[in-house]
Amino acid sequence: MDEDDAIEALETLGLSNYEAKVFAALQELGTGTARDVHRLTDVPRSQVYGAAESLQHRGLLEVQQSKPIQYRPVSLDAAESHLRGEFERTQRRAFEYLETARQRRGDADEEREDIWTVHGRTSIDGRIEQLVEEAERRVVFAAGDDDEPLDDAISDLLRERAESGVEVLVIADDKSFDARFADSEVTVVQLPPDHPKDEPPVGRVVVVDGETVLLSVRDERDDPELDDETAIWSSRTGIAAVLIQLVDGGLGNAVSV
Amino acid sequence: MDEDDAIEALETLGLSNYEAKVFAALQELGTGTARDVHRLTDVPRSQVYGAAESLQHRGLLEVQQSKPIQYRPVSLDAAESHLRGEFERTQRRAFEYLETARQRRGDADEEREDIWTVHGRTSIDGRIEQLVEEAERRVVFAAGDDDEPLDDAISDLLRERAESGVEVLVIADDKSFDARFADSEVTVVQLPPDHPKDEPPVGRVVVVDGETVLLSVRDERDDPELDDETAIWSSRTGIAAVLIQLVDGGLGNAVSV
DNA sequence: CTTCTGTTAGTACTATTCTAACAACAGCAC
DNA sequence: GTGCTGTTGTTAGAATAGTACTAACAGAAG
Repeated sequence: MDEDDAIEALETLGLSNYEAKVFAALQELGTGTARDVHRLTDVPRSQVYGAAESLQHRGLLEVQQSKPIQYRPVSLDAAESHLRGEFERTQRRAFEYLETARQRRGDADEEREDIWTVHGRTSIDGRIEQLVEEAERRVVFAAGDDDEPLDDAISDLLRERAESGVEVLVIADDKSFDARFADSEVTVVQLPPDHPKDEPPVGRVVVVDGETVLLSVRDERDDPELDDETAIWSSRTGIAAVLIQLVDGGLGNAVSV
Repeated sequence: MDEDDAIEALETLGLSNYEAKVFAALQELGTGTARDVHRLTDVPRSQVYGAAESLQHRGLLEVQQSKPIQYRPVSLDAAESHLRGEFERTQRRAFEYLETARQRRGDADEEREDIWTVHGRTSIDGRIEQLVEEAERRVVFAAGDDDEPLDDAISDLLRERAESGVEVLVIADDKSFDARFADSEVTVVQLPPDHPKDEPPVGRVVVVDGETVLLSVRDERDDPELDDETAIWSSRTGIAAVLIQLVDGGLGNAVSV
Protein backbone atom coordinates (compact mmCIF):
# COMPACT_ATOMS: atom_id res chain seq x y z
CA MET A 1 0.00 0.00 0.00
CA ASP A 2 1.70 3.19 -1.08
CA GLU A 3 0.65 6.80 -1.14
CA ASP A 4 -0.77 6.70 -4.65
CA ASP A 5 -3.00 3.75 -3.71
CA ALA A 6 -4.22 5.62 -0.66
CA ILE A 7 -4.92 8.77 -2.68
CA GLU A 8 -6.82 6.69 -5.22
CA ALA A 9 -8.79 4.98 -2.46
CA LEU A 10 -9.68 8.34 -0.89
CA GLU A 11 -10.88 9.52 -4.31
CA THR A 12 -13.04 6.43 -4.58
CA LEU A 13 -14.46 7.40 -1.18
CA GLY A 14 -15.57 10.71 -2.69
CA LEU A 15 -12.72 13.13 -2.08
CA SER A 16 -11.30 15.09 -5.01
CA ASN A 17 -7.66 14.57 -5.96
CA TYR A 18 -6.50 17.71 -4.15
CA GLU A 19 -8.67 16.98 -1.08
CA ALA A 20 -7.20 13.49 -0.78
CA LYS A 21 -3.65 14.80 -1.00
CA VAL A 22 -4.26 17.58 1.53
CA PHE A 23 -5.85 15.16 3.97
CA ALA A 24 -3.03 12.64 3.65
CA ALA A 25 -0.36 15.33 3.99
CA LEU A 26 -1.92 16.64 7.17
CA GLN A 27 -1.84 13.13 8.66
CA GLU A 28 1.91 13.29 8.35
CA LEU A 29 2.26 16.94 9.38
CA GLY A 30 -0.12 16.85 12.30
CA THR A 31 -0.80 20.55 11.93
CA GLY A 32 0.14 22.76 9.03
CA THR A 33 -0.42 25.75 6.80
CA ALA A 34 -1.23 25.81 3.11
CA ARG A 35 2.44 26.30 2.41
CA ASP A 36 3.42 23.30 4.55
CA VAL A 37 0.96 21.13 2.65
CA HIS A 38 2.09 22.49 -0.71
CA ARG A 39 5.72 21.72 0.16
CA LEU A 40 4.91 18.12 1.06
CA THR A 41 2.64 17.45 -1.95
CA ASP A 42 2.30 18.59 -5.54
CA VAL A 43 -0.90 20.49 -4.78
CA PRO A 44 -0.53 24.13 -5.90
CA ARG A 45 -0.58 26.41 -2.85
CA SER A 46 -3.53 28.42 -4.20
CA GLN A 47 -5.59 25.22 -4.44
CA VAL A 48 -4.87 24.07 -0.89
CA TYR A 49 -7.23 26.69 0.58
CA GLY A 50 -10.28 25.51 -1.33
CA ALA A 51 -9.54 21.83 -0.78
CA ALA A 52 -9.07 22.39 2.95
CA GLU A 53 -12.30 24.35 3.24
CA SER A 54 -14.16 21.55 1.54
CA LEU A 55 -12.61 18.98 3.88
CA GLN A 56 -13.63 21.13 6.84
CA HIS A 57 -17.22 21.28 5.64
CA ARG A 58 -17.17 17.51 5.30
CA GLY A 59 -16.05 17.22 8.91
CA LEU A 60 -12.57 15.91 8.15
CA LEU A 61 -10.44 18.91 9.21
CA GLU A 62 -10.21 21.33 12.07
CA VAL A 63 -9.26 24.90 11.23
CA GLN A 64 -7.60 27.67 13.17
CA GLN A 65 -8.44 31.03 11.70
CA SER A 66 -5.09 32.59 12.40
CA LYS A 67 -2.58 34.16 10.04
CA PRO A 68 -1.58 31.96 8.37
CA ILE A 69 -4.55 29.62 8.71
CA GLN A 70 -3.62 26.38 10.48
CA TYR A 71 -5.22 23.09 9.53
CA ARG A 72 -5.28 19.77 11.34
CA PRO A 73 -7.08 16.54 10.47
CA VAL A 74 -9.68 15.07 12.76
CA SER A 75 -8.63 11.75 14.26
CA LEU A 76 -8.58 8.76 11.94
CA ASP A 77 -11.35 7.12 13.97
CA ALA A 78 -13.54 10.20 13.62
CA ALA A 79 -12.77 10.40 9.91
CA GLU A 80 -13.66 6.73 9.38
CA SER A 81 -16.91 7.10 11.30
CA HIS A 82 -17.75 10.23 9.42
CA LEU A 83 -17.16 8.74 5.97
CA ARG A 84 -19.06 5.60 6.95
CA GLY A 85 -21.98 7.73 8.14
CA GLU A 86 -22.00 9.64 4.85
CA PHE A 87 -21.88 6.38 2.91
CA GLU A 88 -24.78 4.85 4.87
CA ARG A 89 -26.95 7.96 4.45
CA THR A 90 -26.24 8.12 0.72
CA GLN A 91 -26.93 4.41 0.31
CA ARG A 92 -30.19 4.73 2.23
CA ARG A 93 -31.28 7.62 -0.02
CA ALA A 94 -30.57 5.60 -3.14
CA PHE A 95 -32.12 2.36 -1.99
CA GLU A 96 -35.33 3.84 -0.65
CA TYR A 97 -36.08 4.96 -4.18
CA LEU A 98 -34.84 1.73 -5.75
CA GLU A 99 -37.19 -0.23 -3.50
CA THR A 100 -40.15 1.80 -4.75
CA ALA A 101 -38.94 1.32 -8.34
CA ARG A 102 -38.65 -2.41 -7.75
CA GLN A 103 -42.21 -2.53 -6.40
CA ARG A 104 -43.44 -0.74 -9.50
CA ARG A 105 -42.28 -3.44 -11.89
CA GLY A 106 -44.99 -5.26 -13.73
CA ASP A 107 -45.57 -8.98 -13.51
CA ALA A 108 -42.29 -10.77 -13.80
CA ASP A 109 -41.65 -12.20 -17.21
CA GLU A 110 -42.18 -15.91 -17.39
CA GLU A 111 -38.93 -17.73 -16.97
CA ARG A 112 -37.55 -18.84 -20.29
CA GLU A 113 -34.50 -20.87 -21.26
CA ASP A 114 -32.46 -18.52 -19.17
CA ILE A 115 -28.91 -18.86 -17.97
CA TRP A 116 -27.73 -16.02 -15.88
CA THR A 117 -24.18 -15.02 -15.08
CA VAL A 118 -23.32 -13.35 -11.77
CA HIS A 119 -19.97 -11.88 -10.68
CA GLY A 120 -18.84 -11.36 -7.16
CA ARG A 121 -19.23 -13.27 -3.94
CA THR A 122 -21.76 -11.01 -2.25
CA SER A 123 -23.99 -11.05 -5.33
CA ILE A 124 -23.68 -14.81 -5.62
CA ASP A 125 -24.39 -15.20 -1.90
CA GLY A 126 -27.50 -13.09 -2.42
CA ARG A 127 -28.68 -15.24 -5.31
CA ILE A 128 -28.01 -18.45 -3.35
CA GLU A 129 -30.05 -17.08 -0.46
CA GLN A 130 -32.91 -16.21 -2.78
CA LEU A 131 -32.91 -19.66 -4.43
CA VAL A 132 -32.83 -21.38 -1.03
CA GLU A 133 -35.63 -19.18 0.29
CA GLU A 134 -37.81 -20.15 -2.68
CA ALA A 135 -37.22 -23.87 -2.17
CA GLU A 136 -40.38 -25.89 -1.58
CA ARG A 137 -39.15 -29.46 -1.27
CA ARG A 138 -35.40 -29.99 -1.35
CA VAL A 139 -32.05 -28.17 -1.31
CA VAL A 140 -28.70 -29.72 -2.05
CA PHE A 141 -25.64 -27.59 -1.28
CA ALA A 142 -22.05 -28.52 -2.03
CA ALA A 143 -18.85 -26.58 -1.84
CA GLY A 144 -15.43 -27.19 -3.26
CA ASP A 145 -12.26 -26.97 -1.22
CA ASP A 146 -12.09 -23.49 0.19
CA ASP A 147 -11.09 -21.69 3.35
CA GLU A 148 -14.53 -20.36 3.94
CA PRO A 149 -17.08 -21.87 1.60
CA LEU A 150 -20.09 -21.36 3.76
CA ASP A 151 -21.21 -17.88 4.71
CA ASP A 152 -22.82 -17.64 8.16
CA ALA A 153 -25.98 -16.17 6.69
CA ILE A 154 -26.26 -19.03 4.24
CA SER A 155 -25.69 -21.69 6.88
CA ASP A 156 -28.27 -20.01 9.13
CA LEU A 157 -30.71 -19.97 6.27
CA LEU A 158 -30.09 -23.64 5.44
CA ARG A 159 -30.88 -24.52 9.07
CA GLU A 160 -33.99 -22.42 9.04
CA ARG A 161 -35.33 -23.96 5.82
CA ALA A 162 -34.58 -27.45 7.13
CA GLU A 163 -36.53 -26.66 10.28
CA SER A 164 -39.44 -25.40 8.25
CA GLY A 165 -39.82 -28.71 6.45
CA VAL A 166 -37.63 -28.43 3.36
CA GLU A 167 -35.24 -31.34 2.93
CA VAL A 168 -31.72 -29.89 3.12
CA LEU A 169 -28.58 -31.82 2.29
CA VAL A 170 -25.10 -30.43 2.59
CA ILE A 171 -22.38 -32.32 0.82
CA ALA A 172 -19.10 -32.06 2.54
CA ASP A 173 -15.65 -33.41 2.00
CA ASP A 174 -14.26 -32.53 5.37
CA LYS A 175 -15.46 -32.89 8.94
CA SER A 176 -16.06 -29.26 9.82
CA PHE A 177 -19.56 -29.22 8.39
CA ASP A 178 -20.69 -31.81 10.94
CA ALA A 179 -20.04 -29.31 13.70
CA ARG A 180 -21.91 -26.52 11.94
CA PHE A 181 -25.08 -28.49 11.47
CA ALA A 182 -24.79 -30.98 14.35
CA ASP A 183 -27.93 -29.89 16.18
CA SER A 184 -30.12 -29.04 13.19
CA GLU A 185 -32.42 -30.77 10.72
CA VAL A 186 -29.79 -30.35 8.01
CA THR A 187 -28.40 -33.61 6.68
CA VAL A 188 -24.67 -33.63 6.14
CA VAL A 189 -23.43 -36.16 3.66
CA GLN A 190 -19.77 -36.98 3.77
CA LEU A 191 -18.21 -37.95 0.48
CA PRO A 192 -16.19 -41.17 0.62
CA PRO A 193 -12.44 -40.51 0.97
CA ASP A 194 -11.81 -42.06 -2.41
CA HIS A 195 -14.26 -39.77 -4.16
CA PRO A 196 -12.62 -37.86 -7.04
CA LYS A 197 -11.96 -34.41 -5.66
CA ASP A 198 -12.88 -31.32 -7.53
CA GLU A 199 -9.88 -29.09 -7.73
CA PRO A 200 -10.12 -25.35 -7.49
CA PRO A 201 -11.47 -23.23 -9.13
CA VAL A 202 -14.76 -24.99 -8.36
CA GLY A 203 -16.77 -22.94 -5.87
CA ARG A 204 -20.31 -23.75 -4.81
CA VAL A 205 -23.00 -25.99 -6.31
CA VAL A 206 -26.64 -25.56 -5.29
CA VAL A 207 -29.60 -27.58 -6.54
CA VAL A 208 -33.13 -26.59 -5.51
CA ASP A 209 -36.26 -28.73 -5.93
CA GLY A 210 -34.55 -30.76 -8.64
CA GLU A 211 -35.11 -27.99 -11.19
CA THR A 212 -32.90 -25.02 -10.26
CA VAL A 213 -29.13 -25.15 -10.31
CA LEU A 214 -26.32 -22.73 -9.53
CA LEU A 215 -22.65 -23.41 -10.24
CA SER A 216 -19.95 -21.05 -9.13
CA VAL A 217 -16.33 -20.87 -10.18
CA ARG A 218 -13.56 -19.13 -8.35
CA ASP A 219 -11.23 -17.08 -10.53
CA GLU A 220 -7.63 -17.94 -9.98
CA ARG A 221 -6.38 -14.66 -8.63
CA ASP A 222 -4.58 -13.85 -5.43
CA ASP A 223 -6.80 -11.47 -3.59
CA PRO A 224 -9.80 -13.20 -2.00
CA GLU A 225 -11.30 -9.82 -1.16
CA LEU A 226 -11.77 -8.90 -4.77
CA ASP A 227 -14.94 -10.96 -5.12
CA ASP A 228 -13.29 -13.05 -7.77
CA GLU A 229 -16.06 -15.60 -8.14
CA THR A 230 -18.42 -16.07 -11.06
CA ALA A 231 -21.56 -18.15 -11.06
CA ILE A 232 -24.11 -19.30 -13.55
CA TRP A 233 -27.58 -20.33 -12.58
CA SER A 234 -30.72 -21.47 -14.29
CA SER A 235 -34.20 -22.56 -13.32
CA ARG A 236 -36.84 -24.79 -14.93
CA THR A 237 -34.94 -25.01 -18.20
CA GLY A 238 -33.57 -27.78 -20.32
CA ILE A 239 -30.02 -26.70 -19.59
CA ALA A 240 -30.78 -26.74 -15.85
CA ALA A 241 -32.01 -30.31 -16.17
CA VAL A 242 -28.84 -31.29 -18.00
CA LEU A 243 -26.59 -29.57 -15.48
CA ILE A 244 -28.42 -31.26 -12.63
CA GLN A 245 -27.93 -34.66 -14.25
CA LEU A 246 -24.25 -33.90 -14.66
CA VAL A 247 -23.96 -32.89 -11.03
CA ASP A 248 -25.87 -36.00 -10.01
CA GLY A 249 -23.52 -38.17 -12.06
CA GLY A 250 -20.49 -36.48 -10.58
CA LEU A 251 -21.62 -37.43 -7.11
CA GLY A 252 -22.01 -41.11 -8.01
CA ASN A 253 -23.95 -43.17 -5.47
CA ALA A 254 -23.13 -40.90 -2.54
CA VAL A 255 -26.22 -38.80 -2.94
CA SER A 256 -28.95 -37.99 -5.41
CA VAL A 257 -29.80 -34.36 -6.01
CA MET B 1 -36.99 11.25 -2.72
CA ASP B 2 -37.32 11.24 -6.48
CA GLU B 3 -35.46 9.54 -9.26
CA ASP B 4 -32.95 12.34 -9.77
CA ASP B 5 -32.02 12.22 -6.09
CA ALA B 6 -31.53 8.48 -6.28
CA ILE B 7 -29.39 8.79 -9.41
CA GLU B 8 -27.29 11.45 -7.71
CA ALA B 9 -26.93 9.28 -4.62
CA LEU B 10 -25.86 6.29 -6.72
CA GLU B 11 -23.27 8.53 -8.41
CA THR B 12 -21.98 9.54 -4.99
CA LEU B 13 -21.67 5.81 -4.23
CA GLY B 14 -19.33 5.50 -7.21
CA LEU B 15 -21.51 4.64 -10.18
CA SER B 16 -21.25 6.73 -13.31
CA ASN B 17 -24.32 8.62 -14.49
CA TYR B 18 -25.22 6.00 -17.11
CA GLU B 19 -24.55 3.09 -14.70
CA ALA B 20 -26.85 4.64 -12.09
CA LYS B 21 -29.64 5.11 -14.62
CA VAL B 22 -29.30 1.59 -16.02
CA PHE B 23 -29.35 0.07 -12.54
CA ALA B 24 -32.40 2.07 -11.49
CA ALA B 25 -34.23 1.26 -14.72
CA LEU B 26 -33.64 -2.44 -14.28
CA GLN B 27 -35.13 -2.27 -10.77
CA GLU B 28 -38.36 -1.20 -12.40
CA LEU B 29 -38.13 -3.53 -15.40
CA GLY B 30 -37.06 -6.63 -13.50
CA THR B 31 -35.38 -8.01 -16.61
CA GLY B 32 -34.62 -6.13 -19.78
CA THR B 33 -32.56 -5.58 -22.90
CA ALA B 34 -30.49 -2.55 -23.83
CA ARG B 35 -33.42 -1.28 -25.85
CA ASP B 36 -35.82 -1.69 -22.90
CA VAL B 37 -33.47 0.32 -20.69
CA HIS B 38 -32.96 2.96 -23.37
CA ARG B 39 -36.72 3.37 -23.77
CA LEU B 40 -37.23 3.87 -20.03
CA THR B 41 -34.29 6.27 -19.55
CA ASP B 42 -32.43 8.87 -21.57
CA VAL B 43 -29.32 6.67 -21.78
CA PRO B 44 -28.31 6.25 -25.46
CA ARG B 45 -28.80 2.59 -26.46
CA SER B 46 -25.17 2.25 -27.54
CA GLN B 47 -24.04 3.33 -24.08
CA VAL B 48 -26.23 0.84 -22.23
CA TYR B 49 -23.99 -2.09 -23.19
CA GLY B 50 -20.87 -0.63 -21.62
CA ALA B 51 -22.66 0.58 -18.51
CA ALA B 52 -24.27 -2.81 -17.99
CA GLU B 53 -20.96 -4.63 -18.42
CA SER B 54 -19.40 -2.39 -15.83
CA LEU B 55 -22.29 -3.03 -13.41
CA GLN B 56 -21.89 -6.76 -13.97
CA HIS B 57 -18.20 -6.59 -13.16
CA ARG B 58 -19.07 -4.72 -10.01
CA GLY B 59 -21.42 -7.51 -9.01
CA LEU B 60 -24.62 -5.48 -9.39
CA LEU B 61 -26.15 -7.14 -12.48
CA GLU B 62 -26.77 -10.63 -13.78
CA VAL B 63 -26.41 -11.15 -17.51
CA GLN B 64 -27.92 -13.64 -19.89
CA GLN B 65 -25.78 -13.96 -23.01
CA SER B 66 -28.64 -14.42 -25.38
CA LYS B 67 -29.66 -12.38 -28.43
CA PRO B 68 -30.52 -9.76 -27.42
CA ILE B 69 -28.56 -9.82 -24.16
CA GLN B 70 -30.85 -9.82 -21.11
CA TYR B 71 -29.91 -7.98 -17.95
CA ARG B 72 -31.33 -8.20 -14.45
CA PRO B 73 -30.22 -6.50 -11.25
CA VAL B 74 -29.07 -8.51 -8.29
CA SER B 75 -31.39 -8.19 -5.29
CA LEU B 76 -31.37 -4.90 -3.45
CA ASP B 77 -30.03 -6.64 -0.36
CA ALA B 78 -27.16 -8.14 -2.33
CA ALA B 79 -26.46 -4.78 -3.97
CA GLU B 80 -26.39 -2.99 -0.60
CA SER B 81 -24.07 -5.61 0.88
CA HIS B 82 -21.87 -5.45 -2.15
CA LEU B 83 -21.53 -1.67 -2.16
CA ARG B 84 -20.94 -1.69 1.58
CA GLY B 85 -18.22 -4.31 1.18
CA GLU B 86 -16.56 -2.23 -1.54
CA PHE B 87 -16.76 0.86 0.65
CA GLU B 88 -15.24 -0.94 3.67
CA ARG B 89 -12.38 -2.39 1.60
CA THR B 90 -11.62 0.98 0.02
CA GLN B 91 -11.73 2.72 3.38
CA ARG B 92 -9.42 0.11 4.88
CA ARG B 93 -6.94 0.59 2.01
CA ALA B 94 -6.90 4.33 2.54
CA PHE B 95 -6.71 4.28 6.31
CA GLU B 96 -3.95 1.71 6.59
CA TYR B 97 -1.72 4.14 4.74
CA LEU B 98 -3.03 7.16 6.65
CA GLU B 99 -2.21 5.41 9.93
CA THR B 100 1.40 4.93 8.81
CA ALA B 101 1.54 8.55 7.65
CA ARG B 102 0.19 9.66 11.01
CA GLN B 103 2.86 7.64 12.82
CA ARG B 104 5.56 9.29 10.72
CA ARG B 105 4.76 12.80 11.90
CA GLY B 106 7.47 14.48 13.89
CA ASP B 107 7.03 15.70 17.45
CA ALA B 108 3.78 17.54 17.80
CA ASP B 109 4.12 21.26 17.71
CA GLU B 110 3.83 22.85 21.09
CA GLU B 111 0.35 24.09 21.70
CA ARG B 112 0.08 27.82 21.16
CA GLU B 113 -2.81 30.25 21.50
CA ASP B 114 -4.86 27.96 19.33
CA ILE B 115 -8.58 27.92 18.74
CA TRP B 116 -9.76 25.21 16.48
CA THR B 117 -13.04 24.99 14.59
CA VAL B 118 -14.65 21.62 13.86
CA HIS B 119 -17.72 20.90 11.72
CA GLY B 120 -19.94 17.90 11.96
CA ARG B 121 -21.22 15.78 14.79
CA THR B 122 -19.03 12.73 14.23
CA SER B 123 -15.90 14.87 14.13
CA ILE B 124 -16.95 16.75 17.23
CA ASP B 125 -17.77 13.47 18.99
CA GLY B 126 -14.28 12.27 18.06
CA ARG B 127 -12.66 15.39 19.47
CA ILE B 128 -14.73 15.18 22.67
CA GLU B 129 -13.66 11.57 23.11
CA GLN B 130 -10.03 12.52 22.65
CA LEU B 131 -10.23 15.38 25.17
CA VAL B 132 -11.96 13.15 27.72
CA GLU B 133 -9.42 10.38 27.18
CA GLU B 134 -6.60 12.83 27.88
CA ALA B 135 -8.18 14.08 31.11
CA GLU B 136 -6.04 13.60 34.21
CA ARG B 137 -8.11 15.11 37.01
CA ARG B 138 -11.57 16.36 36.12
CA VAL B 139 -14.15 16.40 33.31
CA VAL B 140 -17.25 18.54 33.24
CA PHE B 141 -19.79 17.77 30.52
CA ALA B 142 -22.96 19.74 29.81
CA ALA B 143 -25.44 19.56 27.01
CA GLY B 144 -28.12 21.91 25.85
CA ASP B 145 -31.69 20.81 25.20
CA ASP B 146 -31.55 18.20 22.55
CA ASP B 147 -33.19 14.94 21.58
CA GLU B 148 -30.01 13.02 21.80
CA PRO B 149 -27.21 15.04 23.29
CA LEU B 150 -25.21 12.15 24.63
CA ASP B 151 -23.74 9.62 22.28
CA ASP B 152 -23.50 6.09 23.71
CA ALA B 153 -19.77 5.99 23.07
CA ILE B 154 -19.28 9.25 24.95
CA SER B 155 -21.39 8.17 27.90
CA ASP B 156 -19.51 4.86 28.05
CA LEU B 157 -16.23 6.74 28.01
CA LEU B 158 -17.35 9.14 30.75
CA ARG B 159 -18.21 6.12 32.94
CA GLU B 160 -14.92 4.50 32.20
CA ARG B 161 -12.88 7.60 33.03
CA ALA B 162 -14.87 8.09 36.25
CA GLU B 163 -14.09 4.52 37.22
CA SER B 164 -10.41 5.04 36.53
CA GLY B 165 -10.21 7.91 39.01
CA VAL B 166 -10.96 11.04 37.00
CA GLU B 167 -13.63 13.22 38.57
CA VAL B 168 -16.51 13.33 36.10
CA LEU B 169 -19.49 15.67 36.43
CA VAL B 170 -22.39 15.69 34.02
CA ILE B 171 -24.63 18.71 34.15
CA ALA B 172 -28.17 17.93 33.26
CA ASP B 173 -31.38 19.84 33.03
CA ASP B 174 -33.68 16.86 32.86
CA LYS B 175 -33.99 13.58 34.72
CA SER B 176 -32.93 11.17 31.98
CA PHE B 177 -29.25 11.52 32.80
CA ASP B 178 -29.78 10.10 36.28
CA ALA B 179 -30.80 6.80 34.72
CA ARG B 180 -27.83 6.73 32.37
CA PHE B 181 -25.26 7.13 35.13
CA ALA B 182 -27.17 5.72 38.11
CA ASP B 183 -24.76 2.89 38.84
CA SER B 184 -21.48 4.59 37.94
CA GLU B 185 -18.91 6.91 39.51
CA VAL B 186 -20.15 9.76 37.33
CA THR B 187 -21.68 12.64 39.30
CA VAL B 188 -24.84 14.03 37.80
CA VAL B 189 -25.63 17.58 38.82
CA GLN B 190 -29.17 18.73 38.25
CA LEU B 191 -29.55 22.39 37.49
CA PRO B 192 -32.20 24.12 39.66
CA PRO B 193 -35.55 24.43 37.86
CA ASP B 194 -35.27 28.20 37.88
CA HIS B 195 -31.86 28.18 36.22
CA PRO B 196 -31.82 30.34 33.05
CA LYS B 197 -32.11 27.87 30.23
CA ASP B 198 -29.83 28.00 27.26
CA GLU B 199 -31.94 28.01 24.15
CA PRO B 200 -30.88 26.17 21.08
CA PRO B 201 -28.57 26.39 19.17
CA VAL B 202 -26.31 25.62 22.14
CA GLY B 203 -24.96 22.09 21.81
CA ARG B 204 -22.38 20.61 24.11
CA VAL B 205 -19.92 22.16 26.58
CA VAL B 206 -16.94 20.18 27.81
CA VAL B 207 -14.28 21.35 30.27
CA VAL B 208 -11.27 19.15 30.98
CA ASP B 209 -8.81 19.62 33.87
CA GLY B 210 -9.83 23.26 34.18
CA GLU B 211 -7.71 24.21 31.14
CA THR B 212 -9.34 22.71 28.04
CA VAL B 213 -12.74 23.76 26.78
CA LEU B 214 -14.99 22.79 23.90
CA LEU B 215 -18.18 24.62 22.96
CA SER B 216 -20.47 23.36 20.27
CA VAL B 217 -23.30 25.11 18.49
CA ARG B 218 -26.05 23.46 16.54
CA ASP B 219 -26.83 25.13 13.24
CA GLU B 220 -30.49 25.90 12.86
CA ARG B 221 -31.36 23.70 9.93
CA ASP B 222 -33.96 21.00 9.57
CA ASP B 223 -32.06 17.87 8.80
CA PRO B 224 -30.36 16.40 11.88
CA GLU B 225 -28.54 13.91 9.68
CA LEU B 226 -26.55 16.59 7.96
CA ASP B 227 -24.11 16.93 10.83
CA ASP B 228 -25.10 20.55 11.26
CA GLU B 229 -23.07 21.23 14.37
CA THR B 230 -19.97 23.35 14.72
CA ALA B 231 -17.63 23.43 17.68
CA ILE B 232 -14.68 25.45 18.82
CA TRP B 233 -12.15 24.14 21.27
CA SER B 234 -8.95 25.31 22.85
CA SER B 235 -6.45 24.03 25.36
CA ARG B 236 -4.00 25.71 27.76
CA THR B 237 -4.56 29.13 26.25
CA GLY B 238 -5.65 32.48 27.54
CA ILE B 239 -8.84 32.29 25.53
CA ALA B 240 -9.55 28.86 27.01
CA ALA B 241 -9.16 30.32 30.51
CA VAL B 242 -11.56 33.12 29.64
CA LEU B 243 -14.12 30.77 28.13
CA ILE B 244 -13.92 28.50 31.16
CA GLN B 245 -14.56 31.46 33.46
CA LEU B 246 -17.55 32.43 31.32
CA VAL B 247 -18.91 28.90 31.49
CA ASP B 248 -18.32 28.83 35.26
CA GLY B 249 -20.16 32.10 35.64
CA GLY B 250 -23.03 30.84 33.53
CA LEU B 251 -23.55 27.95 35.89
CA GLY B 252 -23.76 30.15 38.94
CA ASN B 253 -23.46 28.30 42.27
CA ALA B 254 -24.72 25.02 40.89
CA VAL B 255 -21.29 23.70 40.07
CA SER B 256 -17.75 24.85 39.52
CA VAL B 257 -15.88 23.64 36.47
C1' DC C 1 -36.34 -5.69 -47.20
C1' DT C 2 -36.68 -3.59 -42.67
C1' DT C 3 -35.55 -3.46 -38.02
C1' DC C 4 -32.69 -4.65 -34.28
C1' DT C 5 -28.26 -5.59 -32.09
C1' DG C 6 -23.69 -4.77 -30.57
C1' DT C 7 -19.63 -2.29 -31.44
C1' DT C 8 -16.70 1.56 -32.49
C1' DA C 9 -15.41 6.26 -33.40
C1' DG C 10 -15.74 10.99 -32.90
C1' DT C 11 -17.60 15.70 -31.46
C1' DA C 12 -19.24 18.82 -28.00
C1' DC C 13 -19.42 19.95 -23.46
C1' DT C 14 -18.09 19.86 -18.58
C1' DA C 15 -14.95 19.17 -14.91
C1' DT C 16 -10.37 19.07 -13.25
C1' DT C 17 -5.58 20.36 -13.18
C1' DC C 18 -2.51 23.77 -13.06
C1' DT C 19 -0.46 28.44 -13.74
C1' DA C 20 -0.47 33.34 -13.28
C1' DA C 21 -1.47 37.52 -11.18
C1' DC C 22 -2.66 40.61 -7.62
C1' DA C 23 -3.72 43.29 -3.16
C1' DA C 24 -2.73 43.17 1.42
C1' DC C 25 0.05 41.88 5.13
C1' DA C 26 4.16 40.33 7.84
C1' DG C 27 8.96 40.29 8.68
C1' DC C 28 13.34 42.24 8.46
C1' DA C 29 17.17 45.47 7.65
C1' DC C 30 18.44 50.05 7.89
C1' DG D 1 9.49 55.02 10.34
C1' DT D 2 10.59 53.48 5.70
C1' DG D 3 11.60 50.42 2.04
C1' DC D 4 12.22 45.94 0.38
C1' DT D 5 11.25 41.03 0.20
C1' DG D 6 8.52 37.19 1.06
C1' DT D 7 4.07 35.21 2.38
C1' DT D 8 -0.86 34.87 2.36
C1' DG D 9 -5.38 34.35 0.51
C1' DT D 10 -8.15 35.14 -3.39
C1' DT D 11 -9.50 35.16 -8.16
C1' DA D 12 -9.25 34.27 -13.06
C1' DG D 13 -8.15 31.72 -16.94
C1' DA D 14 -5.70 28.22 -20.07
C1' DA D 15 -4.78 23.43 -20.87
C1' DT D 16 -6.03 18.81 -20.21
C1' DA D 17 -8.94 14.95 -19.19
C1' DG D 18 -13.30 12.91 -18.68
C1' DT D 19 -18.23 12.61 -19.71
C1' DA D 20 -22.32 13.04 -22.49
C1' DC D 21 -24.12 12.19 -26.63
C1' DT D 22 -24.51 11.35 -31.73
C1' DA D 23 -23.43 8.91 -35.88
C1' DA D 24 -22.29 5.06 -38.51
C1' DC D 25 -21.71 0.35 -39.65
C1' DA D 26 -21.72 -4.93 -40.23
C1' DG D 27 -24.24 -8.68 -39.16
C1' DA D 28 -28.31 -10.98 -37.52
C1' DA D 29 -33.24 -11.55 -36.83
C1' DG D 30 -37.90 -11.06 -38.23
